[in-house]
Amino acid sequence: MKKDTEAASFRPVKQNRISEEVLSQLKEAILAGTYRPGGKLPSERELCEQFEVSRVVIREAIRALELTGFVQLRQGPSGGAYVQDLTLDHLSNAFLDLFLTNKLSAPELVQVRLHIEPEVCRLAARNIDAAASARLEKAFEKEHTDTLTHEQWVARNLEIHYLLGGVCGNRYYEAVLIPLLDLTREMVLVVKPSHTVIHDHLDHRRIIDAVTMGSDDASAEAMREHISKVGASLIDLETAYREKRGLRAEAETGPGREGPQTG
Amino acid sequence: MKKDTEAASFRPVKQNRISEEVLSQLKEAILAGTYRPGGKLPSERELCEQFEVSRVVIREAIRALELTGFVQLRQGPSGGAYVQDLTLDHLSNAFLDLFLTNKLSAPELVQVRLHIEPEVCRLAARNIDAAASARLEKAFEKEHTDTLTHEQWVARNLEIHYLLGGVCGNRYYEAVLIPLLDLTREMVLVVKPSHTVIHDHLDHRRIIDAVTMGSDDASAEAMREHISKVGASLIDLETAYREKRGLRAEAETGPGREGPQTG
DNA sequence: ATACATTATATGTTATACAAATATGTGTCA
DNA sequence: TGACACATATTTGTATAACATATAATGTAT
Repeated sequence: MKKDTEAASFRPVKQNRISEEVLSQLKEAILAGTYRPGGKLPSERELCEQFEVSRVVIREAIRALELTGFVQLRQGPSGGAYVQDLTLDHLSNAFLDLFLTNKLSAPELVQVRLHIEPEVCRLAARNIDAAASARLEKAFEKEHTDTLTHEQWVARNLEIHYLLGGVCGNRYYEAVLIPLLDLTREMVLVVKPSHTVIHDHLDHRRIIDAVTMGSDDASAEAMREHISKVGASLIDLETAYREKRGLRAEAETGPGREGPQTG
Repeated sequence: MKKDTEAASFRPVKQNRISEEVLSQLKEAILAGTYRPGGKLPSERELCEQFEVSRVVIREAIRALELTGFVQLRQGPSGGAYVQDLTLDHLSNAFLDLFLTNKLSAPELVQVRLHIEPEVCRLAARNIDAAASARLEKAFEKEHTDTLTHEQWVARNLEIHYLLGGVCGNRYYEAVLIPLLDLTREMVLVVKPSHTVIHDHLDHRRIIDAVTMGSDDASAEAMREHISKVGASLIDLETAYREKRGLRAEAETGPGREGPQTG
């Protein structure tokens, strides 16, 4: 959203940093397929010569590519900036940051989960096949296995939800869902509420059955009820979480505000 | 999602980069409220002394903070790393990257818009007040004003959608919606289809009326029909867009795949 | 008072050197 | 032959010092 000034169609001429220019060119090269996932960029020294800039600038650009998930850096001979396939997981950090700075709240998360996940589940039911069904079943079995750590327990009990995100066949949904689940996991992980509070295995059983049978309405409804139960507990965790993390107590406008000023 | 190895609860001991450690500490300080939005971090030189590391390391950490939206860098006296409030807009770049690398497709976008926006609209109807209503009305009037540039035209015709995202009162929805709209805008901006293809002012009129009246069901339905119409055109833009941008033609698994390997 | 040059202070960039990680080859020993 | 230790070369990671550039604040002349 830009300022909607009435006059003059000139563009601001802001002097870009050199590293931005380099970053832009490197990124364009990756997008164009000059460098593909699995391959690697030229070494920093080579890039220095090609761009005719200092190594600091090159490094800054490459670091930016690393932070956005385009490359992975490795040291040593046959090291370098290896081009990677972007993954949906990278988004979670951004959402976590928003949550930590009180730009998102638990009730908002739950409200969205309550609306998204049933739909994801519905699509999953329409899209299910034998292999996916087997993965769900396997994950469900693991839920009952003894777990060594709390972390493991949490991970296993959310696995079904992650899997459904993949099965639904819409990667935008998955991209939206993963941060939701990661945030949920983060809260449960830090607060460590008693296990029984959060979870009811029968819910998962019912969901998997409905999805596997391909009955979309039933799947959506099963998920809706599940989130509906779990949601309340999740909301309760928020204050405990923020305290444990020692975040600054915020006087935010909160979820009831009226959106950004746009003119 | 981590690997679920059965044995050994040891943690990988990966030697973190110094800049990561610095980044982590600076970020924690911001989250804790030591440095607040509007204020600024110590100068690079000062941080060098405090952390007892070189300026290169400090810069890398600060640049990372800049890229994630935590600070804004300014030059000159009274320059420095000014702490900023995180905004939801930062996410759009990440989603755009995913789209450019064929990790997201137009049909997926549309499918999500078709599900999300009616719900956003419903919540907006429940949450509407005089001020918000006025903003919507003002934006609608501007749609009919003569526009100088194509860019301006596109921006004005999407403004309603952005505004509703703010009005709905759930920032997670807004965070999900903004990238959707930005992607839509990007495609229309690059391909420059004839104006009439994309838009029908009557739809917007109907939406605003319903929202202003506070009738949630009607709002949702109006929006659903609107997206339903526009969606088809949007999907048609995708190939033209990717060609114009000169992106590498991809042999991706596509939206019909079965999610990432997790088992 | 206004316009303009000066200055001080921050980031932005360059150059060079060295530290640390690590694949690859080399040699030694069984 | 095979396995293991070891040197080696290559690439990123970090340190240091210097200079370039942007810019708020200050001073100066008209």
